[in-house]
Amino acid sequence: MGAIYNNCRVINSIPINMSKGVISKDEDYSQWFNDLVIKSDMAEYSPVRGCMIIKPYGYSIWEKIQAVLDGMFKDTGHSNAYFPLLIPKSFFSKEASHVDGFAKECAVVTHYRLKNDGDGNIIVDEEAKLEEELIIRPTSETIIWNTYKGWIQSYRDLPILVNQWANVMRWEMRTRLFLRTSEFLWQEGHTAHATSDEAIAETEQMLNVYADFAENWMALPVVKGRKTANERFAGALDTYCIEALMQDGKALQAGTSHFLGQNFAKAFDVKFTTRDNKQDFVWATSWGVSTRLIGALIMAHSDDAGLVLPPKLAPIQVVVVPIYKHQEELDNITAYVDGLKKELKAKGISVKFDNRDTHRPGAKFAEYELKGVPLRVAIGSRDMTNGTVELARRDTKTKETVNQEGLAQHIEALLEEIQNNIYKKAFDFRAENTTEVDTYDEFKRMLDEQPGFLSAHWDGTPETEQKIKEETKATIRCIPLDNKQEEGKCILTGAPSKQRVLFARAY
RNA sequence: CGGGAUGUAGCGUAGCCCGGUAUCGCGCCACAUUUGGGAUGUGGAGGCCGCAGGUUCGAAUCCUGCCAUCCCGACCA
Repeated sequence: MGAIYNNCRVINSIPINMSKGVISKDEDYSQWFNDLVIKSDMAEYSPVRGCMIIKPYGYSIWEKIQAVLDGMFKDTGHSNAYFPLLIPKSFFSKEASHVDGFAKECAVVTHYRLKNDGDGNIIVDEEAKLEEELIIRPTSETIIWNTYKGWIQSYRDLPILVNQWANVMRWEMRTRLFLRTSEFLWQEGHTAHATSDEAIAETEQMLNVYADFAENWMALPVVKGRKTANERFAGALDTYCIEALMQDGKALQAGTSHFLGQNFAKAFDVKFTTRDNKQDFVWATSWGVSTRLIGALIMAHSDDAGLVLPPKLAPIQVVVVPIYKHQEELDNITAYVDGLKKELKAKGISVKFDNRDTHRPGAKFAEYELKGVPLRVAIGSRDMTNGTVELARRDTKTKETVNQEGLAQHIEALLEEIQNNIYKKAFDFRAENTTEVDTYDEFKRMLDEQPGFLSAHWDGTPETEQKIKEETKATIRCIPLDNKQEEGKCILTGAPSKQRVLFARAY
């Protein structure tokens, strides 16, 4: 008995928790994140500083994100268009705060030709200098508003509801895979409206779209809020955002929606004739999310064994691994799996049958765990005899043996359960790591001991916010939209405050 | 752009002080045995030792310059 018990223990305690080549997230969270991105085949470094190569597996997640969001944008009346990558330098000087925000991180095109210098070196042809330098877009407000000027004369031309899927470039000092790369992929919506109210409603609508997407597709709970003046987008009157909490207790801004007022309309002289025949400047919004969402997805859910992807965004939802010794066994299994695949596909579930004979089952198990495939089905001869399969969940790392009969329905239900479970786990984590604090000492202590969201009173001044940032590296992530009003005292200055705001150290 | 560090095979490394054409592991290729949690054995391939100079009979090793990358700050979706 003892020997058997022992044996069982050994089998049960085999640590399937760590993946080869991935450091534990408790040991070094940043390194864990980098390891995961590389080992799971999502992306790799490129020869260009700060720019990454998004590999097919990573890109397929982006494609899913794009497809869902694009549908949501269309459902709210938007259309896609495309504007140039290069923006004349002069456009940037038209909106003062906008240029201040981006000037320090722009890549500039100065020439349009290379030549051979005679020694076999390719050099810039100084004779091919551009009259006016071109900026590689860090965002497209300027070129779009320059264009809108030509599209808008009357209130009848409004609203304009346009989105663009594009790449942009911001020459960041320090970069990180998916979270902050020099070039990144995103979507930017740019809308034009006849009234302030309508523009604000649009800004809020798109914030809700983002929050809906984050929570229901990415399984990522987010706080909807507004940025303080310090953190506001360059050129915006009001910036709304969704903020998420990562597993290391740092906050990540997952999306923003800006009410731009008439700033860009004034900068680019975009006027229209109102219903009562008066001239007015157009009201604007812009909103965007980027490939950073993939970084959020990884950091919010994954573990030491690899990625944990929410089923709704997983490129492969179910992987089937055959276990066999002889060709007849594989043929037998394949015949069954072909039927299962058809059933699952009919339900809109993506399946991969990994029948490579170049890798052994254990290697495949590890690979798909690393890649975050939500469900794994393993089938061997034993199962074929018993009419069963082994079903393994990625989120809980549990396995069960189930009947082949009704398997497709079971899988469908399980995927939904996994989606919900991942969300709940993230939600509970955020709840445990969101704390109300009332003194500055407690504030600082929490940042060191249990980092997360800190809900605290603030006197509303940029100076206080700045000082707290300098002393603690924590910033005001947002003023939550559903904030309850209560009397309190600013944690730093003791000045009266009417509501709490959300602080955290952030990415 | 300030502070620190590092560049050796696809990846991770040893060698560097004390000069003599490079170590080990993973991965890769072939064959065999294997296949219910990352297989084993045998054999094999792979290197402008970041780049350019210098010292020396001889440089991965010493000297000079350059380039690149990473980490910590300031900046940031």
